[in-house]
Amino acid sequence: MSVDAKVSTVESPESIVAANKIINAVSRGDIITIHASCSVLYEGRAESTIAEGDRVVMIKPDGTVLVHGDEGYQPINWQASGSDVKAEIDGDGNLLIIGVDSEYLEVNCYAVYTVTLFDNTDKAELHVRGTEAEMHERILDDPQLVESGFHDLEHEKKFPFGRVDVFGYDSDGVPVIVEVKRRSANRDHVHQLYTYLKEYKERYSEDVRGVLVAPDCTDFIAEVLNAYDLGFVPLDPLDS
Amino acid sequence: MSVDAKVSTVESPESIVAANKIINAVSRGDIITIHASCSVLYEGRAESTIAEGDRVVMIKPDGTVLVHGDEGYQPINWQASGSDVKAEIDGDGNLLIIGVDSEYLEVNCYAVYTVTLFDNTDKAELHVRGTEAEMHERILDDPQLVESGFHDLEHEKKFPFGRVDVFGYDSDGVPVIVEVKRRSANRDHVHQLYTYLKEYKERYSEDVRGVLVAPDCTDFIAEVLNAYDLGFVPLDPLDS
DNA sequence: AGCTTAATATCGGGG
DNA sequence: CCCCGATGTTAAGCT
Repeated sequence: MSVDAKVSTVESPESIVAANKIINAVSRGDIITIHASCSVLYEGRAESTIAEGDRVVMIKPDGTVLVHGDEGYQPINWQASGSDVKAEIDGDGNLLIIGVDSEYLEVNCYAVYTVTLFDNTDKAELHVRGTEAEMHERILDDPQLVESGFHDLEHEKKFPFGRVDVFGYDSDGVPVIVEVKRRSANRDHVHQLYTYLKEYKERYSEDVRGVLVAPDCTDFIAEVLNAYDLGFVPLDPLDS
Repeated sequence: MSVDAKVSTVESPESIVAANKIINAVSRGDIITIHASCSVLYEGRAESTIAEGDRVVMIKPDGTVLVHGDEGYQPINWQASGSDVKAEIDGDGNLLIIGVDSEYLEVNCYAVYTVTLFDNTDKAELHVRGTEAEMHERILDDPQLVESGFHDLEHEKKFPFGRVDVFGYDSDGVPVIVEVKRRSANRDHVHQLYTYLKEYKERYSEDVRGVLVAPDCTDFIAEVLNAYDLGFVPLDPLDS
């Protein structure tokens, strides 16, 4: 394999070889992937330890360090981007991977199975559809989605009590506060909308209606909405 | 390298070789790490696409699929645990990694640089210190942390208006609602506590005090707390 | 720098 | 299964 290939892997390297490879790769800005048996120590906003086990360690050029186990979306431990990543050999001859910032992460490798260096290029941008921002846009483009006659919309209108997703007036000229959620409506959402209405009425001594827009809501939440005299409009984030 | 080693890596495999290795490794329950140039399609709660780029793909035995770029804690795309992971060859001879559950994730690999199979064992448990649960325990062990004379504590006491972190009585026998946060106090926390007090007074026609426990709070939040006549007790999640 | 809000949030616990 | 709340939440946008 040529020296300047995109990816180079060493299997079962000596600690000192692994450390040198990592140090060089960090300075080059590679993504580094390490398969190892390691324990992990974290000290920062909280503290954590985990004893030895087989894990995958990933070091990114922005200083992110991830330690992944065999389960779940979340890493067991991590260091946020911006950290200074070092590789050392400790007194027992083990490879230490250390990420230092305002917090401290130490990965103590008792056995290194592989070290892979990835001279990657990624210029592509992620495009996501079905966000709450997109739901806002759709309502602003077509106010009838909320209700017939809804007009004079304002987006992210600031009030002393908070920022309202969409503010406007119904066909009778009554102000309407619209709260948009991309997930199923829950009690917090209802509470947030109710609080807005209450504060609005207190401050402006004017009647106002509230509408919650979300993909769906349970029967229980529907009752709560009803009890508070709030409207609900189903809107699927992905319909368009 | 022996056949039953913990880790086996192939560099620049043909698509069909990569697919077969992945299929076998999935059935064995390995952690699979793939370095590749790929595009990604996601369809589920939202939809997303990202064009070709160099990324690290990780497949876990619980059905988690992660696609990591060169920046940040978060994967570019992922599939939650529980998905059915398949590897196929498409019409162009590219390796497709597909995770199917209620959602759909497709990783289209235009070039596969490495495939690493990790027959891992990890029996260790993560121990975390400095959580909110730990702060609760410390208060229950030593009520004086909140204030002198605080007594008859109840943990996670349920009320019609919500679950109170710690409920008890002050030295004068007045009920006290304690809300605990492991992060700096903010307006939401104050609002939550204030709402509890209000509901409590309305329902039980009895005076009640509120104390917010958090590592710190800004001057602004201190003013808000003061305006609502709420107490504040600084408590560092990591002091003990 | 601080604050606010969204996120394909994830994850765990309780009813 | 739904609901609720914590997370070392992370991340983006705005003041």
